[in-house]
Amino acid sequence: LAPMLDYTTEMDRYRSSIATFYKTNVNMNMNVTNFPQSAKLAARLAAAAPIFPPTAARLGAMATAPWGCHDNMNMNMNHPAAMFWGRPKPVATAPTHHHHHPSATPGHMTSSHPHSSSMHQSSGGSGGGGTGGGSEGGGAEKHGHTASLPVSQGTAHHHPIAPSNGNFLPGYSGGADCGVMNKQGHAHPDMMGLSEGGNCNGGGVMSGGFLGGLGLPPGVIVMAMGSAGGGISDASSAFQMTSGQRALTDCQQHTNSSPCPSSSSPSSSGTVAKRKRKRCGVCGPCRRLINCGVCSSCRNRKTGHQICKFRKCEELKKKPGGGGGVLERPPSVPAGEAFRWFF
DNA sequence: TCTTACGTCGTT
DNA sequence: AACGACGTAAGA
Repeated sequence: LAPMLDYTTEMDRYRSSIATFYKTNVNMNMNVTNFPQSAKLAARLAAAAPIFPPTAARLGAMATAPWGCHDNMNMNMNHPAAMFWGRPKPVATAPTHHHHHPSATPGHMTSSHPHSSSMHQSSGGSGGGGTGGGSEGGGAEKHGHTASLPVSQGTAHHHPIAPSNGNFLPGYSGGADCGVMNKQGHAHPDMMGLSEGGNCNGGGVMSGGFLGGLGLPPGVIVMAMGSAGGGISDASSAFQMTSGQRALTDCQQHTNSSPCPSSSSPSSSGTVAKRKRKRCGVCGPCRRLINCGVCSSCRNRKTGHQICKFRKCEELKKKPGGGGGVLERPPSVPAGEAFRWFF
């Protein structure tokens, strides 16, 4: 029962965080339509996320906005999306809320005060703990409006998680330059790309199968980072979230060698009808959610009929016969790994 | 019926 | 090898 209670608490925190983000970001020119695919993503999320239905649409919006190069450049360092990365700082306090307690009087700093922890953190980072309001301006606000984020680690400047969580493929993570924006002015090619490198292991537990299908952003999944126990207990739910997605993932382990009966098995071994191979669903490109909009495939979509280069499955890039069938994809992910919220 | 995207082939 | 175009399988 205790874990359940913890879970509920966690969920409340997340909801608050999301609400905060939504208020502070979605309201400020974040337009889903700027990111065509986001709408679809949002729809998918809404349809496929039984866990947090109310947040699905928001997630969809978030999936797009955070990486837009326009009005969010300043936020990138303190990315709203980082909310879903790494350990969730159990601080659901909106920055504006802090202003309700401009003076960090000892009374407010009591341990029982819901905001006490955040106050400690923000003040710790900027030094001026006494003048809560002032320090906020220089600290939290300067680095973004998501004070509810892991501002915790003392240094609010670099989220320990954001850069290292592997959401940006190493090869493409060219920093914050917007040179890779597409015509619409967004879509860093790597946005939404979930690196398989790094410690984060991409999708964590889920990275393997169902995520790969890409119906759901591999990462959209999950949560309970840090608290392995909770994550495990929710594994089934997370599965639910994505199980309804593409069946592709069902066969991911058989991409090359033994085709999935449902999708690509030739009727008989004799008449090996050439079937289209399917995406493995687990490689970096497969786990990428959106088209870059700038590669030749994206630009040439009308006639090229090719998937975005950044999303082209690594397995499919190989020659069908080659490779000896050695699975390059990571083995099934350790079941005990904590889930993560991320995109 | 429409969209997505794999497979193939010709060109650069 | 990369690219572009096309046919078409597969799924929505």
